[in-house]
Amino acid sequence: MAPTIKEIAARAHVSIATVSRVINKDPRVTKETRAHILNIAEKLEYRPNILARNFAQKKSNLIGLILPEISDEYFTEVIKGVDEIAFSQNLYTVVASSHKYKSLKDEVVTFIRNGLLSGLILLVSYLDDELSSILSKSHLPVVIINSNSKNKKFDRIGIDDYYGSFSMTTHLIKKKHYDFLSHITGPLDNDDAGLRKDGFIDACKKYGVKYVIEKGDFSQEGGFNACKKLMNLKSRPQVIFAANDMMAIGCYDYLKQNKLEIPSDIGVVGFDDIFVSQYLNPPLTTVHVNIEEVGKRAAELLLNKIQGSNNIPVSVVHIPTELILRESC
Amino acid sequence: MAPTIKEIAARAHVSIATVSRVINKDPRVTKETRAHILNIAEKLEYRPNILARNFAQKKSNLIGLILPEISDEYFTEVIKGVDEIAFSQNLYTVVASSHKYKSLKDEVVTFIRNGLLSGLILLVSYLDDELSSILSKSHLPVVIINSNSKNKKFDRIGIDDYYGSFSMTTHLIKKKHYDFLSHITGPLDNDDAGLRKDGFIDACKKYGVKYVIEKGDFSQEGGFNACKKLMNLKSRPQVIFAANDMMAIGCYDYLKQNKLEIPSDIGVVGFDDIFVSQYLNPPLTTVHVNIEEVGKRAAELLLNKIQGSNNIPVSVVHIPTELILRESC
DNA sequence: CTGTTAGCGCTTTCAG
DNA sequence: CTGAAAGCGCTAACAG
Repeated sequence: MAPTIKEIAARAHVSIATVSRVINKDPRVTKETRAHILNIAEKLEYRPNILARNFAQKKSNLIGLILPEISDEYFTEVIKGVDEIAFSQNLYTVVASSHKYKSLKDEVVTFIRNGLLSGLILLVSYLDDELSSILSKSHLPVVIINSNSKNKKFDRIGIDDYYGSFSMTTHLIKKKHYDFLSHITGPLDNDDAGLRKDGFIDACKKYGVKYVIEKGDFSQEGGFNACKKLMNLKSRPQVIFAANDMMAIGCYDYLKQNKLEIPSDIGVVGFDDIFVSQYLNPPLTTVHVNIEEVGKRAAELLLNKIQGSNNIPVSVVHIPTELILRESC
Repeated sequence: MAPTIKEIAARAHVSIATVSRVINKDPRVTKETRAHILNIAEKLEYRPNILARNFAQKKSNLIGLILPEISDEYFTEVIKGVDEIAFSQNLYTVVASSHKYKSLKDEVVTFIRNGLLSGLILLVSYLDDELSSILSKSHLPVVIINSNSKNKKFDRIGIDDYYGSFSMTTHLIKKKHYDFLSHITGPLDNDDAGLRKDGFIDACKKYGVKYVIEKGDFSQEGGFNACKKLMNLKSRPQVIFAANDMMAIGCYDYLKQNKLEIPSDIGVVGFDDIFVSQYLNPPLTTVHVNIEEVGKRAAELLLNKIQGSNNIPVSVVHIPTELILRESC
């Protein structure tokens, strides 16, 4: 049997309270008794029972990370970032991705109600009122990864989608001298997609160039289909700005199938800078997002909330983006 | 305050034991009392306190998934597979990747000793005796993801590296008629790397073709450097079989820099079939491995151990591989 | 079928 | 500075 504080206490001829204090680095113990107890604990290879501790303290050493279905790469980077920060503070990360048989909302509710977690990081494409109210009612520290600035109730970490998209579009117009652009959007209810679209449109309007918008869904297939529609227009745009790289890849697929050359026949650019983008033929010009940083900052924010007093003001972090110029436009 | 079984019991005029039985679907309760209790529980929005339950039962609803540093894509796929199966059984997945300040061994020990987890899935490139004995001493259900068949003590799930490599090499020799091949290995202490190397060598020997081995490390840079050495040989091999796709990408980088054409100047093939491989120029011929399946099977094996009696014989699952023929050789 | 009771291992007042 | 004791919410014998 694994030793308990009771056993340590018996062998050290002290009370369990004192042992507990030593284990928890409570200063109100003399050096001598501390050393003595530590010595015995060491000998017995004592390790606190986390389950008991969590129960007694009514809090766990676990934080939850809930991810909706999302592109694989994004997924990994966020997990890595969160885990790195959490682990360094002796917290463990419980991941859950959305599953067919359970909605995101149910999953969140389950996690909140069962009291397993001490904090929650939630990656959502869109935060509706119901979810928002569920979250505020639970008094669990929560950090949202979402780029919509309307959301003011929670600590939030977002991507600078608007600016990234605006810069890319400006680059296309001012540096590449395109004057008829197109944009393939992400899903309409996705906040990142919305901001990217807005940035594109605003830049086009600012410089008075012609543009066309095609609806996509962030998937490779969606990009393929949108590209097809765009190429079948009576007057074709000169360049396609896909709202993410996966859709840009879909465009590459369609264009290759139809023997259209990038960038001579048409330019293609993306957003995200996923790993594959640099290896495409031609390498994809895109907007880089440091996703691991998103995860790290989210975890940091959460730890502040968990450890700090609970009247810290809501904070918002924006992860900057960066234009990556390659050869696809 | 969240309601407890005590409160439910009081309102229902029954004992807490009866409430507990109802919550745990113990059949020894009459329909009527069951309905009555359920009704009250519902009204109070009762949710069992998992922390208390875990503590009382001395087991948690958590399984651990420990991953060493590894290529991102591999990482994600395994997590997805494990989580999908675990979640369907109401178990949560705690992920931990190796960290600078903590060795894999320390991490495993921490997890085992603190009693947080009910089971552990361990992805290791090489299982040494020390780790092995730590694992057997803990009576925690463990499943290892590792391809070395010498390991007979644990449930294990491995990749059919040897066969995949042997097939690929055979294809290179018999179908593509190369008669001077080269292989860039992974790290020497990695079991998958070892098996891939063995498969390569055995096939070369079987057909009596000339070959050369260069040491790599599974990284893109390692592939680049190994490729360079190979290309500087007085007599150059006709094809490079990199032990994974990342190194094949490193080869692509080197060859492109040196204006060498694939496959006309030299063929390149890989192993893993990561996402990017199909988009390389030219698309990479490689050996496909279904990593998500690895994760799923690992989770299934673990759940069997956790739920089943503990005298289930050790089982070993091999995930098959598949040749993916594209245009790089 | 239902109730009583004794903990699980640890934290945390409250005394001393 | 240290000890005694209560109790976190639930499970699991054991009685009845």
